[in-house]
Amino acid sequence: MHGDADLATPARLMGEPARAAMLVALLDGRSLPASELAAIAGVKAPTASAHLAQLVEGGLVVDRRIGRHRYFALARAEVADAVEALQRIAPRQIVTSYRQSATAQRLAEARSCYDHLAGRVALRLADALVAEGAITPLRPGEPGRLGRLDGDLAGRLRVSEVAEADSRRPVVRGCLDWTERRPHIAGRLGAHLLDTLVAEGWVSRVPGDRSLRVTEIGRAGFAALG
Amino acid sequence: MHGDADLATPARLMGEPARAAMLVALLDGRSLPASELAAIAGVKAPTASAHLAQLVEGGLVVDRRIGRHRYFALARAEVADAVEALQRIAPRQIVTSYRQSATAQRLAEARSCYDHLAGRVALRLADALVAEGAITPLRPGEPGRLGRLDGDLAGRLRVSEVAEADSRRPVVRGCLDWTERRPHIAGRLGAHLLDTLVAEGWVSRVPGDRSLRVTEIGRAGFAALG
DNA sequence: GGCACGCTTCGCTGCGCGACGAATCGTGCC
DNA sequence: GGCACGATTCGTCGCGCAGCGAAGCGTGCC
Repeated sequence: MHGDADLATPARLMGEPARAAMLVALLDGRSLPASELAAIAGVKAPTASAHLAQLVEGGLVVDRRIGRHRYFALARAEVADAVEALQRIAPRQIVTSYRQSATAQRLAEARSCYDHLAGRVALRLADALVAEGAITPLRPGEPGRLGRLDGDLAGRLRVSEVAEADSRRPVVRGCLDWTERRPHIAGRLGAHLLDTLVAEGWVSRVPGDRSLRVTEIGRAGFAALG
Repeated sequence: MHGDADLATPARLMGEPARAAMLVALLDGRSLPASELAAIAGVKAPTASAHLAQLVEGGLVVDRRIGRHRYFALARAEVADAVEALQRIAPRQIVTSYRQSATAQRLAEARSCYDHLAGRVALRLADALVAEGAITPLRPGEPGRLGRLDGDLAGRLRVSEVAEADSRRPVVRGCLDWTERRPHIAGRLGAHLLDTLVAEGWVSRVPGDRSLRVTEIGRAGFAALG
C-alpha cells in the first residue's frame, strides 16, 4: 500500500540461530571460510552451505572464492547496523557496538588463524622480518622463501629452526588478513612463530577463543619492531 | 561464547510477513487494536491474536486493554530503529526514516479513526468546541454532553443536527489519540463532524488509506480555531 | 438482562524448512 | 597422477509453526 521495503526477508534470514551466529561472527568485518562458519554456527557443512547460499541470495553476505576455499563477509555496513540494532532489542544483554567491542578489538589486534598468528601484530612481525631480509616479501596464497637468518629478530624468534625441518609444507606462505587486506606469515614458519611467541610469553592463548592476549612482554616486543 | 545477545529471537519475530506488516503499521508510534492489525496484516483474528501474543512475549510490542479492545504499540524506540535498519537492507526500496515519512506525517496530522476524525487537527477541533462551550470537556472512553450551540463554530459545523438525531449511540464520546495521548471527539458528533468537514471541503479522503488530506480551505479553517 | 462485539483458546491441517549422510565436484598439493 | 580436502548437491526425515473454523470468554451498550 504505502511502498514498504520487504522487512520480512532480511529478518527471516537473521531469525535462524545458525545464520544469526554466522552474521555475528562476521560483524567485525573479517572474511571467514564456510567450514569455520559451520563450526561457529554449530552445524555440519551441508547445512552451513545452504545457510550461506541463502545469506548471499538475500544480499546480506558476499563471497569470494580463493582456490578451493570460499570466504564470506558481510555485504555492507548497513547489514552490520541491522544486526546490532536487533541485538539491542534482544532479551537481556546490552550491546553498544559490537564492531568496537573489546572482543572485536582483541581479534583485530592479535588472533590465531588456524595454527599461525594473525591480526595487526602479525602484519608488523611480517614487515619486520621482510625488512630484515629473513624472508622474501609476502604475496597472498603464494609460498615464499627464507633469506639471511643472521638478523636480530630472526635469531630471537629462532627462525633457523624451520629451515632445518623436513616437511612437504612450504616454509613460508602468505595468508591474507581480510580485515587489513594484507598478507601475514603462514606455512611452517607461521606455525613456528606462534609457538615461539607463546613460549617466549609475548602472547597467551584464550581458551575457547581464537583471540590472543598480548602480554606486557609482547607489547614491548611488537612495539620495538617498527 | 563471547556473550552475544540473542539476535535470532527478535529477528525471527520480524521475519514473518504478517508480523512484519503489523510492526510497520505501528512504526509511527500509534496504538492500534488487534482487529485493525489483523486487517493490515491480511490474516484472520485468531492468527493475528497469536502473532500479537508472540510480539508481546518477545518484548517488541506492549499492549493496553481498554474495555473490550486491546491496543498495541511498539514497546520502545529501539524497536522502531531495528525495523528501519532492516528495511534499509531489504531488497529494492530505500527507507530513510519511516517515522518521519510523508505518509506518517499525514496520518499524524489528519486521519479517520473508524468513522470520525483523528490526528492533530481533531484535537484542535475538540479544544475549540470545548472552549466555545458546545461540548463538555472530553474524557477518554467516556460519554460527554452537548452545551450551548449558538457559537460560531458550532453553527458552521451544524452541531445542532446531531442533537436532533435519535440513536442509542452517545452524542459525544472521548476517543484517545495514542500518538498525542489526548482524547478527540467520537460518537455521533465525531462521525457527523467528519462528514461535515468532507462535505465542506476541509478534508478529503485518500482511497485505500486512513489518512485524510487537508485542503487549503481546511488549512485556513483549522488555523483559525486557535 | 440480553445482545453485540472484540478477542482468545482449542484443535486440526498442511507446508516450509532446517538438519544430516552419502555421493559428487573442483581445486591444491606433492 | 593420485591423494586430500573444502564445498556443494541430492534425497530424506521430522519438527515447527502459520493459518483458520468453531466455540468460549469478557466487556460495553441500551
